[in-house]
Amino acid sequence: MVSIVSVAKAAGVSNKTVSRVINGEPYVTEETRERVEKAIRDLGYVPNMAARLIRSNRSNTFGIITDYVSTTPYSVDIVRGIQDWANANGKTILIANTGGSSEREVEIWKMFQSHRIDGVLYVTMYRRIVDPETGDVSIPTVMINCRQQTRELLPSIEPDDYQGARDLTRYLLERGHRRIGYIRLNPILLGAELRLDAFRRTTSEFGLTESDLSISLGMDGPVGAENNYVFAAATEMLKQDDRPTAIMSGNDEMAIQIYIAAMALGLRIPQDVSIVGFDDFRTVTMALKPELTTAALPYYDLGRDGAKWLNDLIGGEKIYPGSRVISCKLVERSSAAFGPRQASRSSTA
Amino acid sequence: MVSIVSVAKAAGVSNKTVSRVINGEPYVTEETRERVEKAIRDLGYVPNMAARLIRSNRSNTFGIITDYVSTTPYSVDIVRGIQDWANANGKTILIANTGGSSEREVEIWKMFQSHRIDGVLYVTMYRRIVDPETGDVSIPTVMINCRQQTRELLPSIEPDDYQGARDLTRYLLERGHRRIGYIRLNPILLGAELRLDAFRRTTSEFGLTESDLSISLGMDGPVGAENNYVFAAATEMLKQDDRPTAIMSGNDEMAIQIYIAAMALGLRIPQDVSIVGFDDFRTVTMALKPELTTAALPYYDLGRDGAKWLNDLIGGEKIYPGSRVISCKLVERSSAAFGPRQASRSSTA
DNA sequence: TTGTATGCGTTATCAT
DNA sequence: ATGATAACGCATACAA
Repeated sequence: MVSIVSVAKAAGVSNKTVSRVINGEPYVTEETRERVEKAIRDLGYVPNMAARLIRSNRSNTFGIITDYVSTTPYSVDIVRGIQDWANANGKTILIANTGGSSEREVEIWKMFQSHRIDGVLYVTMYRRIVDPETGDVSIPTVMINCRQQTRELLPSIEPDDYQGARDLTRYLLERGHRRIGYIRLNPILLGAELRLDAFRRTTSEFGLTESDLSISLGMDGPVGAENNYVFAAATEMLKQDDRPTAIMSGNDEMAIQIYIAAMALGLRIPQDVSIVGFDDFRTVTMALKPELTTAALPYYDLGRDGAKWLNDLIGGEKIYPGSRVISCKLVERSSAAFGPRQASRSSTA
Repeated sequence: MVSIVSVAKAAGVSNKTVSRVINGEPYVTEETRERVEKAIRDLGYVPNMAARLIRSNRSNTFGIITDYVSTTPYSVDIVRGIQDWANANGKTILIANTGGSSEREVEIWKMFQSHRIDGVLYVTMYRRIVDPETGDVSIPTVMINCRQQTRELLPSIEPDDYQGARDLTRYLLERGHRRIGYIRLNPILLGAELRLDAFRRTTSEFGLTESDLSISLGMDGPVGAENNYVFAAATEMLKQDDRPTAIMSGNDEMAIQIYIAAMALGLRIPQDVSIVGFDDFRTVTMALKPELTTAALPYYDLGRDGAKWLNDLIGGEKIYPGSRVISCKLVERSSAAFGPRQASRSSTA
């Protein structure tokens, strides 16, 4: 491999001068600079990061550690957000996944340490509570889409499920719906409770009572092998005489089954039932006809902001508190319409 | 940071002996080995990869370079396959994505080279033809889910779309279907032609003629912003008097719209129409009711085998030819039933 | 403006 | 079986 010395020889200068050119330091004549640059090109020289790191003790590398439950493919946008930020800021990304094994997780932390990683982004594919098994290594870390039980040891950045569900509920309410169904997400997901809670509170603020609501469990059981009650629950819900005029789905995927249930009963969407989802999993939201109104999980932003935050942390900034939340944007498409009685309140927030 | 020398001092041996222990080399007494290991634990020593690389010139690192069109979230399983293999074999993974920019791609190759990466896995999220913009760097490379136009310069490993579509077609044929519809994938995807081709040939082998087939374009246009004709095409197809008794969908996502179209026309699945997909994108295949029979794209295997192959390549093996293909497994669920006239041939392959 | 010497943490070589 | 020492490619301090 061609090193800095060979370049120096070829250009007829010392290695230090080559170093200066590479790092854009001052005090190099334009002429020598050009000679060195030519030598670099001619020899195809590329600096050796490892050698650089060994001196400067700064790897300019972030590690990503994920659990990769293969069933949530869409949250890879988190990783994309991280990578884009890294790319724009000259950082390198090392990636590893635990596959759920905590032994492997310990190994990964060790591996990261042996690469002298500057910081770690700990990301989960589902929003959940976790306690990183760092072994005894300590590296600046930001948690993305998750947080610790023992609160705020590590900074975390998460989507605002509550706000997203609240906006969605208001959206329905403002369109005059007064009987609303809700099909619940798997309770083991952190978002489940938050979303349901937002639904309950918001409907109640608008004066709806428990009897105006129709709430069913859509799924439960372990992630990746859950029991699926969505179709049955939706069918049940929509068969009632005083059926809801709108249904909120725990997420977009579950909305597929609600669509099918509604259609099987001869109901039109959105004329007879309005349906809204959650996540903005575009593969689903765009495939459904009519396209699904939903709240977008800010995955990309989570990744990008997380990387930025980690960088600040590494830089020694301590300004931030322990936990941050990013809002979910309501994406209006055409699966929800005005309810049977026209809006009794103002129509837009 | 604690180095090999401090460990050596603590254990009262030379640095070389510590090195021997770390690397599991022979010629160390059990006793000294234990003493060294204790020192390592006590001091929390972790080897510095950068320093190791600088001597041995082996980074034990693979780079993954992807285009990350955010619309195909499921092919991340390729990356998972790579990572799992890497994890099991002590390799580290560096990851970067081009975002479609070829300038960035050149930078990435440079970056990889400066990290003295052992090999590169070039993966695309859609199966397609690409020519890697390596600049002038040359590192052992395996292409995954794609291949070059200028054929076989680089080894490649791809899913067998043809075989998958052939199996699916046979499956329908063997169940007695003699009028079959096909809704085509976006023609710019490499799989599109292959799948359609398999469909055409296989039906023809079974004696069907062009008039028994009903073929429509489902989508076209650029990836991520395509025109979507699926719903309309399916509706059109199923409204005919001599409508097909089975429809093959270009992929699973498109099947959602076919389901909805069928149900809107009051058709039951699979009693009135059988439907099969392609990809086994589980978010969709499991959400659809009845669950979708499909052919599984072997993403995980693609990644794992690709990594293994790359490793062989790096090890100097030249045994393999330029291109490999991995078969797509038919996943039988409940969206396809026997056609109107019972099977005229044997019922299982 | 440029060069020399030294050190980083590891492995390799050659002794012992 | 173990150790002393060089060497890897680069940056840093300091000298010229």
